[in-house]
Amino acid sequence: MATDFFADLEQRGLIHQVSSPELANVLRQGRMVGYIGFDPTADSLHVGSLSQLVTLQRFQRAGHRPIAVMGGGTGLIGDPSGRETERTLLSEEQLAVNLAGIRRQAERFLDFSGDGAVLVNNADWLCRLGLVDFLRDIGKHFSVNQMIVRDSVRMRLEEREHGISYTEFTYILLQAYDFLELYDRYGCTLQMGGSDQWGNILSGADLIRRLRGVEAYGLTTPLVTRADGKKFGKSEEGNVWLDARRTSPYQFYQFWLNTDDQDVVRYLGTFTSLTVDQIHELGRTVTSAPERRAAQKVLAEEVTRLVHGPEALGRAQRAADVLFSKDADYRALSGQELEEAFYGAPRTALAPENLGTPAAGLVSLLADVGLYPSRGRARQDVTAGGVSVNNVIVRDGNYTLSQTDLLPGGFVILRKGKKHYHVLHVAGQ
RNA sequence: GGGCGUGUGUCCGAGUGGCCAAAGGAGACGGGCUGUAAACCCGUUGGCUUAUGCCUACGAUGGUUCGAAUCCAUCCGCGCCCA
Repeated sequence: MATDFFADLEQRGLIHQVSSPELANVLRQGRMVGYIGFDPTADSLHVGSLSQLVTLQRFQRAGHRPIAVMGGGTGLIGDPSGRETERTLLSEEQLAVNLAGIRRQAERFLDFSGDGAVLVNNADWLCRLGLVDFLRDIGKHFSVNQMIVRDSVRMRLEEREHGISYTEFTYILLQAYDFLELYDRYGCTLQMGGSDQWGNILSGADLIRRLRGVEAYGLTTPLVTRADGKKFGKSEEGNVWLDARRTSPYQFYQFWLNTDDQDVVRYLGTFTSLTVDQIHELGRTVTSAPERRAAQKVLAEEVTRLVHGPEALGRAQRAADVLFSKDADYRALSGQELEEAFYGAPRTALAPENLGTPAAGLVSLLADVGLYPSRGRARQDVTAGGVSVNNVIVRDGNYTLSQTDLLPGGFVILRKGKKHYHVLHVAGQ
């Protein structure tokens, strides 16, 4: 079902800038090859990169050929865009680990079979470049006068404190060269990316035009923002990652479920495959019945399924159902569901022989485990009904944990207030 | 180098000899309300085996006093003015 890629993005409000109005027609005329670059700064992408991954997916579904470029070579340099300080350079070993992790994730979104999607590492060509050749063939086409006017460079030049190294200054040439190389290898004539990439993208398109006499295009999508001005992609625990080992599917689901009313419609357009009509429909429920959070639920469902698959989604939903129901009975959950639901919560091992002894006294444990800074505070809250064990409020300041407090999997869930959890795990259960 | 001023609990800030673990505010935490929201309301907020108890704390050290965050001396940090 080949859709009109450009029109689709436009309807969803996902087009920020386009290098030429011609692009819409070119895209309609036939199969195009386009790429997006990803920074291998960690062994997993986080939700900040998700919109780009989805963009590539839409591109492929619309009948085009997507290339995901891993910045293995540029990752050794670092993009100065949007950064105030010089990047710390990655080691080559770390880079290899990161690339492997990201590759696995990209495979969930794109079909690499046949002459479908392609995933390449720009280190393959960048690392082979000879400095003299590069300066003569590529460097000549870049005007330093133009480069220093760039926001990304200018800001760093004006700030005496941080400055910009020659290495980072050169970054833009390398990204332009990537585009050229992809054109030569795959006939790639479109580069997409976040709006912060606009300058880099245009430089590449220019280079292709000059050296190959071919029109290449650029398209940027708006940065994903939050209505409250905070940075998108952070939860209280920190970055929200696509890797289940870093952010459990349950936490991932919760992240999306907690989307602000003001953002949810936009996010549906950005991250899901729902049609514009379906999204409008959900948008109406946000105003008519905000408490149902129907839009948030669909968003969380769609994105979690996309990233973690239907089974993990099921577990996340089931855990959420139990955990947020009135008088939730944690005993109704399996060990694995508990594990995922409390994945990000700090955890402490408890020796089985301590159960029932003073070493398992609730007030002491609360302090020892770090949930409270002191026993005095812990006792205050316990007595005031602010602490629960396995979701049952315990007011007894002398309460001691015993065998009967263990949940499936040997877990005991301590909770302070509404949202501060600590998991005790008794080994061998 | 000289003069004046200042240094308080997580932060801001009151306190000028006992009634001071120290007003008030912010933040944080707990409770209520609620949509696993925002706003709002109430409570708590140095530590300890919860105690009419002990310990530690008002830049540091030493002193005056029955008693000091408060008075004195020296030192250290910070600010402003003069040179």
